[in-house]
Amino acid sequence: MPRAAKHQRGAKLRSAAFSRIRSDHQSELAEDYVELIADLIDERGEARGTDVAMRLGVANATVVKTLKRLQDAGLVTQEPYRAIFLTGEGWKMAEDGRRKHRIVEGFLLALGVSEETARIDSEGIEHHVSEETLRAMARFLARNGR
Amino acid sequence: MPRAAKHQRGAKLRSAAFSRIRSDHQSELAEDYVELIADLIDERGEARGTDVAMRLGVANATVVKTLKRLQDAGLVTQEPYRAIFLTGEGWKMAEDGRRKHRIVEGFLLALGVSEETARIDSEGIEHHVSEETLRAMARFLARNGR
DNA sequence: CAATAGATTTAGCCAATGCTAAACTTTCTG
DNA sequence: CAGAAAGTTTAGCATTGGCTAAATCTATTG
Ligand SMILES: [Mn+2]
Ligand SMILES: [Mn+2]
Ligand SMILES: [Mn+2]
Ligand SMILES: [Mn+2]
Repeated sequence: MPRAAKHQRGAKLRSAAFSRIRSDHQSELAEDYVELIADLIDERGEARGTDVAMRLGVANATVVKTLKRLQDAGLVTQEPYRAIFLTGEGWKMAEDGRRKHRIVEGFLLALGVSEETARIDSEGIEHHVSEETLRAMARFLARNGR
Repeated sequence: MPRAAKHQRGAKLRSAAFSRIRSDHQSELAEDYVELIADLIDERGEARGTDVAMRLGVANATVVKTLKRLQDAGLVTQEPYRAIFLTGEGWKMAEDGRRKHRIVEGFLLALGVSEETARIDSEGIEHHVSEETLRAMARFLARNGR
């Protein structure tokens, strides 16, 4: 039996976690964009590309390019030099992002970390928690949250 | 006062979380590679590119290219057609990754999620937890762990 | 010890996500 | 309402991290 085949089976199982990470990373940016656009619309009535760029801390040109992809993906609509709107699917993704974000951030606070850490860490963690873990966090939160 | 300047200050603060994510993502792949290489060396005496590729679930050629970057970054050493070695810095990063991974995975288990979910979710979460959150998880683990 | 099977690297492609500088459009103002 | 200021997009570049197919090296074995 060839050397490389020897451990193929065990490896196949283990690689599932890394596949998940790669897939999470693909949706991650889209989720943060739509959630941020939803926040801007709610807070200020409209979302401009510049505001998105400022809140994300990236260049304007980067946002323009990313929004084009999100438009192709059916998440946002926009016309040149105008504000950005979310499609139905975009709002759905934004709401789901907010839900996860709220649970993760509240959970971290209930666990005893500072507000700033909860805010920062939850921005990354939210994209890598399964529904099962979210349920466990919500359960903990119901018992120990404020 | 120009429109875009109006909210610049608030945005600056908020963008810190997204900067952290972008920086986390840059180190993420390197961390998983060195941790995996360390595991292979410990389990099997040596780490071959092929084994790394199989465990990650990516093509061989991808691993070759990434290892070149890790070599430039001073994390691994290798010669063509030979096994991969970690530098001192590589081992340090691997050990630190293992430490975080252990805490996060143990924590998820203590929180009540299944072994498979803990294994999969921790692979992504480990890269986005601050030291403060790790301490909080370790504290919880000390009280509620198995 | 030569042929071949297996392992590894190279070459060349692609998409995503970042940047700066230049061009263009919109908005404000005298 | 013309010119300037502000806002936005385009153009062009770089890096990362994927892939497949072809080339090359190593190891086995008859
Ligand atoms: Mn979010
Ligand atoms: Mn986020
Ligand atoms: Mn790890
Ligand atoms: Mn990982």
